[in-house]
Amino acid sequence: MDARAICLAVLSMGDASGYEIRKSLESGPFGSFTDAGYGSIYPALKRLSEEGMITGRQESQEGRPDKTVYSVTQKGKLALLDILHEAPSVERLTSDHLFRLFFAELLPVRMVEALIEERIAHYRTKIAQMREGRERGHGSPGADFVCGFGLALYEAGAHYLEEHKHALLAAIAIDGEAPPAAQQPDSALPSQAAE
Amino acid sequence: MDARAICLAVLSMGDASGYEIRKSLESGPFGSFTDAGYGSIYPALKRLSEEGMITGRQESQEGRPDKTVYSVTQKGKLALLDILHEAPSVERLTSDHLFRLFFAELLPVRMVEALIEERIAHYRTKIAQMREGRERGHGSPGADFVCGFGLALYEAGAHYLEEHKHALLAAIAIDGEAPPAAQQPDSALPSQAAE
DNA sequence: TTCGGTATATATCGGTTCGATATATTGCCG
DNA sequence: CGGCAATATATCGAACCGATATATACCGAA
Repeated sequence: MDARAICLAVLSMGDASGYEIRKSLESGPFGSFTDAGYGSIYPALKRLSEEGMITGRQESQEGRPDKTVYSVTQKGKLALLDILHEAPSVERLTSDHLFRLFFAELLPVRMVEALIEERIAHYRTKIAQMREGRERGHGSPGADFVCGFGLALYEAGAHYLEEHKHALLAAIAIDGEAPPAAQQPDSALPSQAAE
Repeated sequence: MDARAICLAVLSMGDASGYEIRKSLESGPFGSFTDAGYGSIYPALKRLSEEGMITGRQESQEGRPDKTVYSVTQKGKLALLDILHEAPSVERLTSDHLFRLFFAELLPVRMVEALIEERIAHYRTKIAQMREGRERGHGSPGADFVCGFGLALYEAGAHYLEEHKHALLAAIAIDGEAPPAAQQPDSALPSQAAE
């Protein structure tokens, strides 16, 4: 799933400019499980256009600079179908928050608390937005399914953080008084286990 | 959180070779929320070594090729602490599965079913592994917290998929008989809404 | 003995992406 | 007028991905 696939997917749901594609990734239904920045979107749009998978037209607007709005061609729709039929290969989560929470005992308690609160707030905001969007009307079966899935995960995440926050803070408040001792995972380093 | 931070983090929990770092990301506690391939790990180790944050020593093994095992230096530990104190910036999920499920009505029912089953199996396997690892002994408070968080999310994900699978399959079996009509998200493309 | 496959172990490469930055247009406000 | 924000497009260097390459060691089959 590269930037071209992402652009095709967004455009398959309606015409858009490069800027709008980016905006829809930031706050639309796609953004939860994919992302692409301007640095990828614009070259991708250029290539898709050269390959005849999308066509662009210039549009003037009142009070705003002109924009190029892209439509997906029949060729582009077929290409998107091909992509969807390929075996999925990428499942990846990158989380700076979890990375820091993993080493919570090395951080000040106040900071760990802030990290958790921040994440709870983020989830709760997301949940409210998605709930609102769902009430306004439903999308396709697939979009609904994925939205429901996202809601379920956000709910579970928020709930876990709310329920276990105090236990972690209590544990590191005690641990924080001991010298920082790096704990060793049990099976991640087989050569260590062999020693 | 770049490859250098990841290597420092893994090494802070015990000495390891480049290969072992990669293996620990594939199946250790870190791999759920971060990742790095050989293409990033080896250049990062080289740089960290040049910067005096890690030291490498050659080790011979029986029945296996020699390896270079890296240890983190005091300088490296301080650098990791600095990194942990920086504000978190990256939270990203990329999921080929969800991307395809979003367009479920464009895909054959059998394929959608397989995608979902595959994901359920993956979650259930992960859950079992993590449960097993937890029984064997506990890690640091932070590691336990993050592990519990991961478990909660996997459980929620598996449960949602199991509970809603049939509804989606039923919906697209009906929809699959209509001409594929791209549905338009309601608020993702403000310029469309304006038209 | 040789070959193919697998595991361990390290390294590299071209294409892609990220994140930041730059530029341009338009409007608003002090 | 200048600064700021929003819209809109484009670019750039550093970093990364995914594939590939190479090397060592072992095992089993032909």
